[in-house]
Amino acid sequence: MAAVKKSVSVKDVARLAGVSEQTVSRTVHDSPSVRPETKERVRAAMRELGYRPNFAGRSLRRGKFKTVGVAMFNITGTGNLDRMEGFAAAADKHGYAITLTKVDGHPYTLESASSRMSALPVDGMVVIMNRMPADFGTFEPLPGMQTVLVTMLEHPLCSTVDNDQFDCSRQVVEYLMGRGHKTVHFISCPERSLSGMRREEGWRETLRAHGIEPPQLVRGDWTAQSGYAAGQALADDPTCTAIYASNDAMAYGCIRGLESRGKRVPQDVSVVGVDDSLGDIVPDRRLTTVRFDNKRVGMWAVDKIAGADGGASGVEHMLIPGVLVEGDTVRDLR
Amino acid sequence: MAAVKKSVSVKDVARLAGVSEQTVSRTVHDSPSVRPETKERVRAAMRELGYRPNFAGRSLRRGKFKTVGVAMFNITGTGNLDRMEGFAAAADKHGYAITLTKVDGHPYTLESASSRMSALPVDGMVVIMNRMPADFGTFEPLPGMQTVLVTMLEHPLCSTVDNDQFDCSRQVVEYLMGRGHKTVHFISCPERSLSGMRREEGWRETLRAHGIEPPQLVRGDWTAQSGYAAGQALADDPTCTAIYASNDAMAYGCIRGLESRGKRVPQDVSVVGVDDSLGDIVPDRRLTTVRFDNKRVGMWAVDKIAGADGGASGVEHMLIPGVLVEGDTVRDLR
DNA sequence: CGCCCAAATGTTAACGTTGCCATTGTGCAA
DNA sequence: TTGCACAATGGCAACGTTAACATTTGGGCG
Repeated sequence: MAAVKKSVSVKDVARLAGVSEQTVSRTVHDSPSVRPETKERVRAAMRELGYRPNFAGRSLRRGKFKTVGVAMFNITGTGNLDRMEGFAAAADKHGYAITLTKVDGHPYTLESASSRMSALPVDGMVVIMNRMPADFGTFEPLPGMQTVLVTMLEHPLCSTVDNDQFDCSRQVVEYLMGRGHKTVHFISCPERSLSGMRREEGWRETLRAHGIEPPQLVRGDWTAQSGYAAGQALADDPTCTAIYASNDAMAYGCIRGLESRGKRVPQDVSVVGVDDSLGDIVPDRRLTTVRFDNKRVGMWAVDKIAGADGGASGVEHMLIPGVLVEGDTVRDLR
Repeated sequence: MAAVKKSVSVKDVARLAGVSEQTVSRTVHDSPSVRPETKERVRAAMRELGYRPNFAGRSLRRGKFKTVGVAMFNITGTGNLDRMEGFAAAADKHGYAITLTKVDGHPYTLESASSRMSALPVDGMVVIMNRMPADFGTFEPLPGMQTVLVTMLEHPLCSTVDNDQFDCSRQVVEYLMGRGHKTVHFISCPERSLSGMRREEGWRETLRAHGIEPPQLVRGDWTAQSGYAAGQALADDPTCTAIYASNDAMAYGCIRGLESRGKRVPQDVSVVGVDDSLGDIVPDRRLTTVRFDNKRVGMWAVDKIAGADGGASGVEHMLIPGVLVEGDTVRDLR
């Protein structure tokens, strides 16, 4: 076997190019105070030896890692892929990398995510909150570790960012009422979902703002089956001309449930979902739904950390509105 | 504002605990050659100062980062979330972290992914290949950087792992023929998809192994719409009692297309998909499909790198079979 | 011709950690 | 009592990089 190749350092390059280590370093950073011909000689040496700057040495010297940590309690979850796309895009823009960590939620605390991250080479961290951590109120970010939470709740010490669930419901209700519907029925989600409850509030309060008492909601569990049952239940309600479901799976289930009772969508009943998750899966329908920009949520989080870099930037709270996408499941009654 | 807190180093802890830096280090690593009471004193000092071992110093000293890099050309893609779950789980198991990088595919080469990674604090890398990189044949992994490719193709210098697409088709065809179907029709995907083409081969060759000439396939484009069209087209073919679609969206589209022509599923025609991606979206059907274990794929890749640790482990190629999940869209003709 | 300035390059030290080897202390056998 | 093994701890150096400062060189100008 050939000689075991130790990693190539500036020293090796310097020796080969016949310059000092500092000149090599300056060349790496393309400093203007190195003569072009010297630079070229150094670059040639780097190429010949296959020099790669050592991350550890550099970070040790600089005290910065140019890396943002992302802590997730659950990796699988609606929109996480888009959020990651956003993390990666924003990191790329700033010359940062992303370090991903799964935190097992026992206990489900910000503290456990934080201490997990503290051992990693990161300058700041993003925590994706799926539900309410036990220490949400009391948590303090590690000193020097800028922390951004992906949640709709506001935190006194950490910046937060998420989709605007309240506004989502407002948009849907306004949209339906703008098309002549007198009220909007709602298929909710389990009560433990933060974002789901916020959607429910938005629905309720927007109706009330129109002087309408919200009808009895039908509680679902995110699945199409529960939407199906809800659709069947609502099919017999003559006041029900418009249904807003907490996600697309329930919306689609609801449509099928309505159809199973002889109701046509949108002729008899209009249905709107949330998430734009059906995509190409349903062939004969284009569901009217709300599309969230999770990529933008991810970008915002990483921008906040990488963009601040040295300068400590203040705590901010950001809610990013979704966009209502018109399909063919809503009838205009006007 | 309070004094700006420099990071706490072993030196600070050593001073406070009245021991040497080395003893602190030994305490961190729980070496047996430190007296329990000394350890406790050191630990108390660490707690008081909030000491966190510095990653850069440690990595510099050790020459290892305990981190695996994951390079993706496209982050959004079927199964990526599950794969990441696998990456994270395996990394966790070995005490490793995951560093995620999006490589913009211009050019779409392994070399560009590799050089991107070389600047990052990683000991090895995983590349998720979506299509054929231009330099697949000639690529050489960076020295000292164990490289695993997520692809079904074999590579002479890099280990590879992916779902077994051929076996997937074999399972489906065997399953349908085992239930008395005389042949299996196929809805394919666009020709540029590696995995899709492999599914097609599996379908074709398994039929031939049964002495059956594969019928004309219907080319789809992954969308339910194309499945719908395919279903309508196949509805008039009297020899068609079983259809195998390259993904679930097309399978579901196909079912709706068949129904639109008065065919019932599964009474008249059986339909099988691939991917188990419909999940809870379709309320009144449980599609028979093949579920891939993408988490296991991700775990295998990271295990290969983190598990080898020091010892160079050889190049391996792994194909992980999927599992056929029975739903209610297949009729037993026997 | 000497002086000063600027450009180009070199030298040193430090970032935090830990492997190696040296030193000190303690108990036990010869 | 001496010698020796072993347990516990300390000192030192090095990992690769780069900021800060030091030095050299060459050129312009009085």
